[in-house]
Amino acid sequence: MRWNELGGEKCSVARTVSVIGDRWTLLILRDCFLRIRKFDEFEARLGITRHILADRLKKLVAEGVLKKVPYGDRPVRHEYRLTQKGLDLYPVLMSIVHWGDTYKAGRSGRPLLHHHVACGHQFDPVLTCSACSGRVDPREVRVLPGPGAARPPRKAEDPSATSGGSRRIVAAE
Amino acid sequence: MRWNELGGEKCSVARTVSVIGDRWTLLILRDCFLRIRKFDEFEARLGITRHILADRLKKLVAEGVLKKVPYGDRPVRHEYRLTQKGLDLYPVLMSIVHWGDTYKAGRSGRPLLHHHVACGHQFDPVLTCSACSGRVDPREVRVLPGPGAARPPRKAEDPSATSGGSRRIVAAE
DNA sequence: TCACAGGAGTTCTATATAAGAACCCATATG
DNA sequence: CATATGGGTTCTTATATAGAACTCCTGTGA
Repeated sequence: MRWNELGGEKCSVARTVSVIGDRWTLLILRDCFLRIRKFDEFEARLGITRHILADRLKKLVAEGVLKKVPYGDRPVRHEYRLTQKGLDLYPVLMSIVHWGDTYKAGRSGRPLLHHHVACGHQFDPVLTCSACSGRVDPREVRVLPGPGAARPPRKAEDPSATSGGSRRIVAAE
Repeated sequence: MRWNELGGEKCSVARTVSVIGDRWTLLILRDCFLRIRKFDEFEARLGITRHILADRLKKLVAEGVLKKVPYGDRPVRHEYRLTQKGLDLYPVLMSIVHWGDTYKAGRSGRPLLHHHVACGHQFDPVLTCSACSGRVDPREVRVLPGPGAARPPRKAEDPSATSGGSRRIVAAE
C-alpha cells in the first residue's frame, strides 16, 4: 500500500495516518507546537535533510495543516504556521508526549513539563468522554458503524460486524 | 536520522515516534483496539505484506506494547494482544480517529461511531487537564524544562528557553 | 561594484526500507 | 498421500531517505 492509497480507506485512522503517519511529520508538528516556524529553525532542531523537510512542509501546507505566512518585507520570507486544522492535532501530539513521558522517560524523568495557564497548574492530558466527561477506558467503548461505514476494510465476510452489531473494543489480558 | 537514533532523543515525542511513528504500526494498533489478534486477520484486513507485518509485530512485542499469548493446544498457536502499555496508547489512537472524523470524513460522514458503555452515550474524545478538568487549548499551555531536560534538541544557543523561562506554546494565526 | 552571507530551496547519488511474490515448516484433514 | 491452514522467512525489485553539493534571490560591508 502506498501513501496515496491510504488516504482513500474508509477509516479515519488510515486517512489521518496518510497525513501525519510519518516520523518526520510528527516531529515537525511537535516543533510547530513549540513555536518553531522557519525553515532553518526546523532544519537545525530536527537534523532532517533539507530535501525531506521541504517535502514534508509542502505536503503539510497542501493538506491545510500548516500555512505559509510572509514576514519581513525587504526580502519577503515565509514562515510556517499551524492552521486551525493543524492546531486540532494538539490532542494527538499531547497523547504521544504523555505516553512517552510515562514509558520512555528513563530515570532522569520527563524532558518537558506542561503548565496549564488557564488553571495555573502543571498537568497531564486526560482523555475524557464528551457526553459524561468521565475518563475513557478502552474497555468501556464499543464501536458501531457510522454513516460513512462500509464493511470493515478488506474483510470479505464477517456477519458479526456488518449487520449493525457492535464490537466490544479490546479485551487485552 | 535512523529509527534507532530517534529513540535516544531527549524528547518524548521522538521516543514515542520511534515505537509507533510508522503507518503500518499505527494501523496494526488500530486493529488491535478492534479486537483483531491473529496474524492472518491482520494480514487480511490491512493488505500488508507478511514480511512487514511479522516485522512490526515483532517490534511491538519487543517494545512490550503487544504480547504473544498461546491459544489452541493441539497445534499451539499464538495471538497478539495489547499489554497495559499498549492499552495506554488508546488516547493516541482516539485522537487520531477524531481528527480524521473531523477533517477527513467526506460527505458520507464518519466511518465509525464510538459508544461509551459507562455512560450509555455516543461520544467524541476530549482532551482535558488533569488538574482542572477543563478542555485544553494549545494556546493556553506553556512548556517548561522537566527533570529529564537537556537544552532543546540540537538548538545550540537559545537563552530564552534554557534558563528556566517558559515558552508559550503556539500562536498560529 | 564586487564578494560574501543568509534564507529557502532543488538536484544528485548511495543506501536503507518497503512491496510483492514465492518458498518453508508443522499439524490436520479427506 | 495430497492438500489446507496458521505463521512465518527469503528473494528481487521499487520507493524513500540521507548526505552533500548546487541554485537563486536579496542584502550588506569593503
